[in-house]
Amino acid sequence: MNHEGMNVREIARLAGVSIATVSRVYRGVGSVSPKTREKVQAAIEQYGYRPSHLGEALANRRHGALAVVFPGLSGPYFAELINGVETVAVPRGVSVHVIGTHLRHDAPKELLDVARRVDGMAIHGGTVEESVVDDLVGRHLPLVMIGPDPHPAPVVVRTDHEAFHLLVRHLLNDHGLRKLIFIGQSEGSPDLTQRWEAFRTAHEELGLQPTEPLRTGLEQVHGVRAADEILAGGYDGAVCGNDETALGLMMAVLGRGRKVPDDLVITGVDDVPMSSLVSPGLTTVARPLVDLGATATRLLLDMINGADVESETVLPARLVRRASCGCAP
Amino acid sequence: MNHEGMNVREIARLAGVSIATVSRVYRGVGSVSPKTREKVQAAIEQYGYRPSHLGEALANRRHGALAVVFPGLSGPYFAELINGVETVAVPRGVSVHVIGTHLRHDAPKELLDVARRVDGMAIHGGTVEESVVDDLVGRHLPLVMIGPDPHPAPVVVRTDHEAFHLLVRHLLNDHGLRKLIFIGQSEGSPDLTQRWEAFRTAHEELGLQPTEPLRTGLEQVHGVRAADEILAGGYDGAVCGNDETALGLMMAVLGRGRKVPDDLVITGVDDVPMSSLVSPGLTTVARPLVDLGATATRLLLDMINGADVESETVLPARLVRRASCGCAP
DNA sequence: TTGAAAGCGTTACCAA
DNA sequence: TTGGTAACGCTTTCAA
Repeated sequence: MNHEGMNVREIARLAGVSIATVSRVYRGVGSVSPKTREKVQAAIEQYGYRPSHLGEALANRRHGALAVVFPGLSGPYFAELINGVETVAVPRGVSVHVIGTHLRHDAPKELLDVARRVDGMAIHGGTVEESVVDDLVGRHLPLVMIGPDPHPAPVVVRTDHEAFHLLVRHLLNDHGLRKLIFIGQSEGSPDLTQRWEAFRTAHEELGLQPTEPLRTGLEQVHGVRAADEILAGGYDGAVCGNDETALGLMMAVLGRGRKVPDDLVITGVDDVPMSSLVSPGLTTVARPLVDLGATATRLLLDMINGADVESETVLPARLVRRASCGCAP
Repeated sequence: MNHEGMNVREIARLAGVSIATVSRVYRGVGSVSPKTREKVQAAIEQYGYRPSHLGEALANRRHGALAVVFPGLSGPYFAELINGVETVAVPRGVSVHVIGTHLRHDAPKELLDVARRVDGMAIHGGTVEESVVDDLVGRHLPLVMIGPDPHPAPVVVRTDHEAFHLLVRHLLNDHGLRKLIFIGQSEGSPDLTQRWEAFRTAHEELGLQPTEPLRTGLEQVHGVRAADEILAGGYDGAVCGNDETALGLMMAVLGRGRKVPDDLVITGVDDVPMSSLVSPGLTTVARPLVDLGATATRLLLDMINGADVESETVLPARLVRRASCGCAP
């Protein structure tokens, strides 16, 4: 049963109809007499015919695909975003290219190449150079940024910043902490820059001087690696740029026989599934990651269909107090 | 500067040549006089022309894309595999669809749909039903399985099983542990089934009766969730199906104020980056994940190019002894 | 060295 | 209700 070479013409010949009729039957549009329809259906099923995506796409001048661009692909944060993207894209028959720029040697060039294969792109904030975004916009490729970004991107979806500010105030006011350290690389990451700004502002509002941040990546390993420096620094709290770093740090702190929150308060951002399960539970800012991915995709598909969309969409975020900040478990 | 509608014909007209010449110049093949080449280059650059991937693909009858199918996308395990895939695919100008079947409502149908858009697929063991693999093979779609799989798949890449057997023997013989528990769901995962078999065999070789396994998923959260049951069970060692589960378990055990390896020995499989960084270091079986992804992709591209390839490729794995099993750190 | 023209596998328009 | 045929944007062969 080699059905490799089956195409409309072949099926049309076998069913004794024209290719136009085969196309109509397959896609269920136009009018076809029941008898003809049945004949064609039979041939389609017998040979397992499926139209070539290539021909289809060329005729429609639409790839039926979009790209989602992230810095890396590791960890629950991206997994949840992708989850959100797929919940929207898959039911609509749109396939998704997931791109991690950290793996790419020449990301700009490769992104431009990917751009030729998709109808639109959702780009995570802080992943690509401004010139690349400009080029893409110049080509009229529908574009949505996930998270804040300094680029002149037409459409942005992000979460509310306020909850993070509340978190820092909670640590300073309610727990009376006075030597907090911010953990995360803000250079090149607008998301992290926002958080660092909130960290700074919360301190200044109380007339306090924030400590220099610890610049590091945002994966679990970076939290683990930061442990010794933080424990040696005499801090009373580590405000991590995301949950993964926080969880890595917590693991390393516990592994050294120290207590959380007694020896060190630890907080994160995102509220990934692990955060509510560990002991102590991780105090964090819950962000609707799945919704973030889904919303970005929905907007992107709307743009592709020629609709005008909001230039900024803000999703809510909220402070989640658990035991790692000293609140009762 | 709306360069949206630029196509070969347009460039050809602007450069005063035929579309064949534009194609030749763009791809650097055939013979073109320096003067003509220059003229065409200028037009290409001025308008930022890039050939439509759709036309190109249809003419070549090749998508220039492949799909990699995993159960889920979360965690370093898949990130490393994808990394390996991309190191091979990207330099060859082949783009990659990363598919996580766990997110799909109707995975078989969607996979068949993806199959229309790619030149070949690399499928992780234990992700799709036999009938889907059969269908794909019937369509003559080049296919490589990553990891062992019961399906009659033509080509498989996997890692050596022996090291895991050594690991269990090491715990039983060298550390004298007698109440080990295997953690991981072997149903539906050939990889895990292999490991459970090795666990069982290692016990039987010493005349020991293995404990019933704890059937659970393979992400960090599953390890965290398993902690209470394992600590309550009076086991002296937890042999986890992979590092992520082991790390989750370790985190939870430490979070409850217990010691590793004193109160519980913990081991994993894979040797993801975290495993060498945590304290205590995680004893595990190092598997060349990046190489696994790269090799699968290389074989897949060879198949796509019509080459005959080995039906089974086995990459080495080795026991890595760290502190979590009781070996000196 | 160059160009005209024939595919590649669809969809969609227009007649019949 | 049907079929012929012209796109869609490219590559490639064959002549010139």
